[in-house]
Amino acid sequence: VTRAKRGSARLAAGSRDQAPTLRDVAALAQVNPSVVSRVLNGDPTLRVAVATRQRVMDAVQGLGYRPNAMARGLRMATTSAIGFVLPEAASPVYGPIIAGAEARAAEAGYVLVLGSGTDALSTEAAFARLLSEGRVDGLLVASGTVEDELIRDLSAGRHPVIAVNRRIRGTVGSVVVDDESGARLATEHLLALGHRHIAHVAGPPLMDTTVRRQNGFEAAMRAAGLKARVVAGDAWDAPSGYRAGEAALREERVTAMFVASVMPALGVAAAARDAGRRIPSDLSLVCLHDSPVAAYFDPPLTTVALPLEELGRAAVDLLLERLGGSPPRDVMLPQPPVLVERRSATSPRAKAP
Amino acid sequence: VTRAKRGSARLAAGSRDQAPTLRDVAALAQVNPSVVSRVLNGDPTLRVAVATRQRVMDAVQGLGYRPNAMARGLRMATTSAIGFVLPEAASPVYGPIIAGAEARAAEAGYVLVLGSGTDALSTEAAFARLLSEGRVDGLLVASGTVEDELIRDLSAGRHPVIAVNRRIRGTVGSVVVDDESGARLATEHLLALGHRHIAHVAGPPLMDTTVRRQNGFEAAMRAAGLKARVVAGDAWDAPSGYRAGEAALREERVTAMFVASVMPALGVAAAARDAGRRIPSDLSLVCLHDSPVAAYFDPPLTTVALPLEELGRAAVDLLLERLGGSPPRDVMLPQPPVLVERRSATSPRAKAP
DNA sequence: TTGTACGCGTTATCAA
DNA sequence: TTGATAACGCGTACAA
Repeated sequence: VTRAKRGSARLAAGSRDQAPTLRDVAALAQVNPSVVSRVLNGDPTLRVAVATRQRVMDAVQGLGYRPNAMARGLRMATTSAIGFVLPEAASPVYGPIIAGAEARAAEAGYVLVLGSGTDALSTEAAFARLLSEGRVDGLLVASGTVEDELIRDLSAGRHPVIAVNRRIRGTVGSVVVDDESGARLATEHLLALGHRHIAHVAGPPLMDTTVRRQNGFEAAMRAAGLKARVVAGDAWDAPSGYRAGEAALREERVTAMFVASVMPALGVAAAARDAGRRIPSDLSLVCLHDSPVAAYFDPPLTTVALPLEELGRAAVDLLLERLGGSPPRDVMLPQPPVLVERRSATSPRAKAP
Repeated sequence: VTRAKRGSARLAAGSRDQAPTLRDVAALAQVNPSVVSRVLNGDPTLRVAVATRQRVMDAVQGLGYRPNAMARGLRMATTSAIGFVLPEAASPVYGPIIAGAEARAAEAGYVLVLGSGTDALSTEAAFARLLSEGRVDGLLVASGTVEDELIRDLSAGRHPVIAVNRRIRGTVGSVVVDDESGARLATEHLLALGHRHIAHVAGPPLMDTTVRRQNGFEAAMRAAGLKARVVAGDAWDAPSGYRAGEAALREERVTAMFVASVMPALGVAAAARDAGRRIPSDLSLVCLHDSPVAAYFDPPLTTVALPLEELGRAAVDLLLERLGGSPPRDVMLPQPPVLVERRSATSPRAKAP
């Protein structure tokens, strides 16, 4: 049961049932464990003989030693893990954000711990576990439905929290893309095509992204001296878009719609279809967020692409910054939204080819 | 929530912004830390006075104590974390699998650590980190591109590994859905509609799911005494489907296609469009994997739904089983594939309404 | 140039 | 009924 016994047994048999530890490496290299540790961590105050260093490195190689994350986490009070809480991983919007965050985290030597939850309750539970059990050094929150209040509370705690794609008043750091400019760009495209009766199928009321996109839409319409018609959705999925699209279509004169996201846009397209309106000849459509789903839709959807992968990367960067001791700040990504012209939006008088 | 209270309650050597520890609870309840631990973990050998137990629980409540995952992990040599390695989180196929796995893991008191990677190299790196650093108790591998050999090696190590949606020869546990029956069901639907010249747009050659789906397709065609035409894709995305669809369309007499997954199906539809073939009047389409994207496509896609969320849950269950000491086994989910009839497949002579 | 000793927060075992 | 103590694997002052 003693340490020595286990160690020698391992050396003798080369048994693999336990991961090699610092002590195993030290024994093999015939040095003290602390030397191994300092060699591995590049301790600058360590003056070690070249031969000794070599023996250590050889032993590390030979045993395939990797420092244990739990032990290190306990000692350093740091986990090298970042929590990411989001409503659903499956969506074409969150996918790129996750990918960007994951990539940046990996570069920085962190792992991403995913905490998703379908309802607000389980999402909240996901928070509690990740943070209070000390499983992560900080948290990225991309869930739009969690109360601002709760996030502020979390942020006031021991670990930094970054709001992803939403702004929160108070001292919580946040990263967003320029939704407002994106919305304006989309609307201006419709205006430039000659549309005058444009409706906006928005997201759920009061959500931050909903508001910012609606602002952009209304600003563009106001600048053109036009009346802005807005129909709120109740979710960010296709069925919600379908319902909102149906409602918006009751307004006879609407010739174009700007939809707040890509999945609702599919719903709007379906609603138009079912109402006997063809796209783009009877109804032009532009939506926010580019994705393969939009590109391969029939007709291919004209969209405004936002830098989502960069959003994920920037969120991790900001969290790392806070972990380094910097005060929270709110950043908006500098990359401008870009219009991706395809075939769902055309001039109101033009008919399909 | 109870920060002020906790701060003042913390008696001895404690910086204020540290999480409360077992010792803090013990001090407040005026018992030994080991008693707190045993009360919390329901040690059956512990006979404790009711009043004492109450004091402990009150202290836990008051301090908002949560056991530290790192310390516990170190002591127990267990992390309550499961790694999930996959190619991309964004796809409509992996989304439900992740959701199912996440839900089941949460139920069992585990957290999911996501390790995704775009190329095989970074995926491999994700393995190495998660496993060898002892960050997870076991691994779920859903990445189709990782070498069987590598997975077998991993599985031979200290932590169990489960292959998700792919079978691997040897002693690795695996969970799959019945892709073959699904493919057969889809093909039989096309046959029942009266199609005789049916092509299969498959996945990348040699991948396990590709083979199983192709088997189902070929079995159905063989049973009908028909020649099976197969065009391999080179990925599971829409562009790959487009290219394969183009190739398949060169065969003039093909009146229907069975596509191995939903994103490639969008590509096939686009290829048909660009070739002047209308769906379903000129070409019927059925694909594997139901998803909102298929439901809201134009035309709505007839699909065969596979129990993907269940796949995620079952994968976690199987891993838990192995963690409990059971030998590896290969399971196929019992839920049968179900045909979701929509409007992309119709009788070859019928024209669009 | 290298070794010693201690503690991070937790649980298991034994002692009282 | 409860308390004391020894690890788990690692990093780091400090001693040699």
